[in-house]
Amino acid sequence: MAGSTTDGRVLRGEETRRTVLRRAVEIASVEGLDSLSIGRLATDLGLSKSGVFAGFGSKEELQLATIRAARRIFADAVLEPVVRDAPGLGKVRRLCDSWLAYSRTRVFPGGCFFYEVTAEFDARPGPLRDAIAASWHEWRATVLGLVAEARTTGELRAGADPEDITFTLIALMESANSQALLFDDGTPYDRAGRAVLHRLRADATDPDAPALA
Amino acid sequence: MAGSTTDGRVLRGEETRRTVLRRAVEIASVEGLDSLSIGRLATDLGLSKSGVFAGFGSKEELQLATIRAARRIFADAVLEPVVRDAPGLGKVRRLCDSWLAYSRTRVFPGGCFFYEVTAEFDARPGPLRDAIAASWHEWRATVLGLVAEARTTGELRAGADPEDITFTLIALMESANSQALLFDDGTPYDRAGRAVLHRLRADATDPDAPALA
DNA sequence: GAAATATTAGCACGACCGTTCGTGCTTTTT
DNA sequence: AAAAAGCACGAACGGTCGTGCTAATATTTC
Repeated sequence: MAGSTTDGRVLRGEETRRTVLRRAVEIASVEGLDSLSIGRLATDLGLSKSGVFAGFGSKEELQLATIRAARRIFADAVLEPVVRDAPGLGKVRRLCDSWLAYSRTRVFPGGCFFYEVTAEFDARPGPLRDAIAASWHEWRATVLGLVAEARTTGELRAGADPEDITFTLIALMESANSQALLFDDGTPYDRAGRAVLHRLRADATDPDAPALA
Repeated sequence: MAGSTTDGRVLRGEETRRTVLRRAVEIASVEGLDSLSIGRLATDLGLSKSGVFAGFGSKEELQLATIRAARRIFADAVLEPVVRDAPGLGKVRRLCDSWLAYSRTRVFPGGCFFYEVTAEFDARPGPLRDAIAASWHEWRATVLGLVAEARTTGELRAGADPEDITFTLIALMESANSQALLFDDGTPYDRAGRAVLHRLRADATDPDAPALA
């Protein structure tokens, strides 16, 4: 009987943890994980500093939890809309479109959360970099899986390298995010969309396939 | 008469300013411009905090001076080796190679300085973002100029869009920098090099030109 | 009801931040 | 030789940071 029933105390704790993390991903996507401050979160949310601190135990744990929260939000926004699509180049293309929409509609107010924190920690070893690298690895594997799937369906030319294609697609998306933010201008998203199609067509067995129209 | 002779006082001041900035670009390329702290610079260099502060007047001015110093280093490392080359697609390709070498050899210890600070400030309006955006604008115009040159020499196909090509090339380079740093692995540079050639060949009038071998 | 447990609040700490001020030292100008 | 200019110094300011400690407040279990 113990434990199975909902405990209102821990339930309340998890609720405030969620509240804190919701604000934390917003701040971190704009100013980075280093700019996350426990005192500021507490002030913003009307909580006490020690209360926020107690919910995570340390600043680093708060930062790690923020990364985990961002992963969930990312998966919901980018992956979920396309996971049930039929495999092939069309699915790859729709995934890229989904990603560009995720950046353009500012699911995170600072654009792509992972672009921000990667630049922040890619040259600083430690648990945060490891967590970010793991997130990237998973995302890259997802894209690569879809591209490889398109090869098994015969839509990719013989010489096409799925890894190089994956690298290129991710580069185009990430760069669109960066330029659009920096110049406060949406045209990089259009350029990225065209460049994605350009690359997929170049490596497709049928460049005029309707999925690439 | 006044002013024309060398003033040993201001000369010494400029020397320490250079010393400070040399260290500042290193720190900022790894940890960002926000992590630049006057006290830390002073300790690292054996100077007094107030001395470092006096040399720049404010932290923001120090950050702006750091960006200017990084621009000079970037131009020396990336542009200078190719500026005197003959125009054409080969020059575009060599510029990309020069950039990849600039990242791979860690001219800045944290990889591309501008990748780091762009992610840090692209969603935060202010003088720093403006200075970074101006740097980007200049760099993009440089690449675009070279690509456009390749069109006047007849090396680019009729339908090729120099702006889209420029966007793609920069995306590939920047992404190679990011991935190589995050995973401590050089293969992204190889992927980027291949992808650059892939795109240039796709838009070249002669994909088998020796410059693209 | 009382006891046990988990979340939150209040407060103080040492460290570092950017900045200001007054002062000494060296070099240029008169 | 005297005066002015410019750089670097040490000390101190108010403020924010992360992090402990203790008390108060809910909620559950007996």
